[in-house]
Amino acid sequence: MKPEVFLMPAIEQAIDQLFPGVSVPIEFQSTRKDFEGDITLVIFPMLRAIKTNPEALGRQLGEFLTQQLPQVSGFNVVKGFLNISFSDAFFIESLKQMHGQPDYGRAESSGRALLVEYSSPNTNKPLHLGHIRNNLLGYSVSEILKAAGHKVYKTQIINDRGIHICKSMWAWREFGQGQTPEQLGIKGDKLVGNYYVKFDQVYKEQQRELIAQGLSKEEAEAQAPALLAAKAMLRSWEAGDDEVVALWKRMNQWVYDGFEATYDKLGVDFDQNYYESETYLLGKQDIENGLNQGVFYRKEDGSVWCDLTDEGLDHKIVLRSDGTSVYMTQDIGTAAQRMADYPDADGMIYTVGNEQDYHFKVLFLILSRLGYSWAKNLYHLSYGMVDLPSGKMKSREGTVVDADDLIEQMVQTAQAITQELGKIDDLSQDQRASLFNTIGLGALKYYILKVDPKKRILFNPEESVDFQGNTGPFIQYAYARIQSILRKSGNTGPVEDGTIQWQGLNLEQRERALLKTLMQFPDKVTEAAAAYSPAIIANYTYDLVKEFNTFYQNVSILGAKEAGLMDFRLALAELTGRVIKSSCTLLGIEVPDQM
RNA sequence: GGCCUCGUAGUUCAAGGGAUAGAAUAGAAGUUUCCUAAACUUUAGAUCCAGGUUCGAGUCCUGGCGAGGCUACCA
Repeated sequence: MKPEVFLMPAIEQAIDQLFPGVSVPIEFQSTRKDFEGDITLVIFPMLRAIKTNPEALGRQLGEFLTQQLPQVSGFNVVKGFLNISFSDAFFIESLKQMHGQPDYGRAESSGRALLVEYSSPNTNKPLHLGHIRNNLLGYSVSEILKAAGHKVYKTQIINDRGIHICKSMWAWREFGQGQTPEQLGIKGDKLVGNYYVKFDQVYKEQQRELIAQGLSKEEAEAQAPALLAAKAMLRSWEAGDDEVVALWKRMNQWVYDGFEATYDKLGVDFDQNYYESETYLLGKQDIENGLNQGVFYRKEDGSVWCDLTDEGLDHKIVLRSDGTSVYMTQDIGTAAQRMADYPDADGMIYTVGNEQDYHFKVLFLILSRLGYSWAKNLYHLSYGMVDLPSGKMKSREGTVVDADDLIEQMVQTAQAITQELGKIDDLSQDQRASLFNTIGLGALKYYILKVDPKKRILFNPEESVDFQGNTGPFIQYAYARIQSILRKSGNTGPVEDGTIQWQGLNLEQRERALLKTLMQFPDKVTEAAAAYSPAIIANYTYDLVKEFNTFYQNVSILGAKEAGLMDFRLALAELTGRVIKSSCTLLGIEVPDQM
């Protein structure tokens, strides 16, 4: 049981006895390391309601709690802080309770369902480092929301139509000599990406020629034959031209196969895919309805706008003068479509980079004005860019870090470092390959998820593979050591409740510290779900592992002499392992039994 | 120009308005008869600047400075 649960009413009771009729804010925080105590009540905020000396009030409350509550073993007051200590019996009882819950840290069902959108790639190029951050965040937040009790549907919208894919299509048809990914032995998304680059090279070359002939930069950009050809292709596609549509389907399928392989490797998945080619016409009815409701207005040229100046924003176009959709139109329609497809869901999380902050602000506002009840439950999970030491990634300049290459590099580094340590010589080839994969990906995922989503990350591919300190492998290693303890104890499964001697033990500081950290886990899950932030789970997990390491290094587990103590410590270690595994699951990180 | 985000040890990250701003790395010094030393223990080092609100500010407000993003009848 959380200490707040029994402290809260007792404090209220004490205040009521000492100062009848007065209600005060009750604020807890965990006790800082250098002070004695397990939880701290902050007295300062109470002084607004009660004019008194904070130290005196602290002492009065401390004495009351020590007398009334068996769980409270003592207290001390430092300035306006009441540090409360708990009894060993309380900690032992807490371990017993946590240990008895197989799903410790997972909340009861909330009855709510949510949609989480992430990834949403374009089909003209392979996934890169930016997508990795997006995918890891979206997947992890989905897992965290599930643990907080919600039902989650993971979706992505695949941007499979438009000028970008036509550029790749045109370039492949011109220069590809009909060669397929199979014939070339490369992934389909790579092949299509290569022809996107090829297009750009040809396009640039043509611009140079036109400029040499005396055209302006703007004219050259608009008139280069490659661009005209790609635009013509887009028109043919929209007209349903059989040949173009067939080529589009064929090349998109290559890309989907490539994406699937990358998603598999990353360990992410989706419950449903949406395709822009099927949704890009949605939203027009909403615009019509909005016009009738007065949410939008029509300009003289026929274009439709939304006036957001009363919200401190500007006017936003939602329909062009020729009646065609813009991005916003599609997003309005797609949101409504998805909520209709999942009637049990009442909200949606969009995992999209922060360069679209403004877009989503506007989108949510418009949806709310259109009267959708779920519009208040929309959240833009906005994340910062991933920068390289060399600067920003630019796909056209070839400075992107390819997702597959990066994963491969991480796994190879994991292999090199692990083999050097030589602890896994008794594993089979397959087991080793799987282990290198687990460690390499664990390093990558943790490195990215431990950072607050909204902050930008400076990603140095060479230095990122660090297996020491605040890293994924550090956490995985701690888990592996715990499994080793359980194996050596002859007890590979959960420690049986019946064998544990729960009474009459004197706990060491390190055991109490570890238990306190373990008790925080359910709160951290709730907190992370409310903030949509895997970083909270990552940093908690790291704290837990550090706490375990000091415990492990300084307290004998298998060699414990006192009656029942070994079983108690085994149960503590086993629970720690379980919580580490649960947290890692929330982050999408696997933990190995041995490494 | 307008709007939005971010500025914390050399570096990468923490800190629900609360105590002496935590870690990790890199640097210096230690610990393997013992459950995995990818560990542990010591040590040194930081809130961009100037005001304000508060009993109390890295956190909130105002103004600078610096970095990035948005500001398309592109998606």
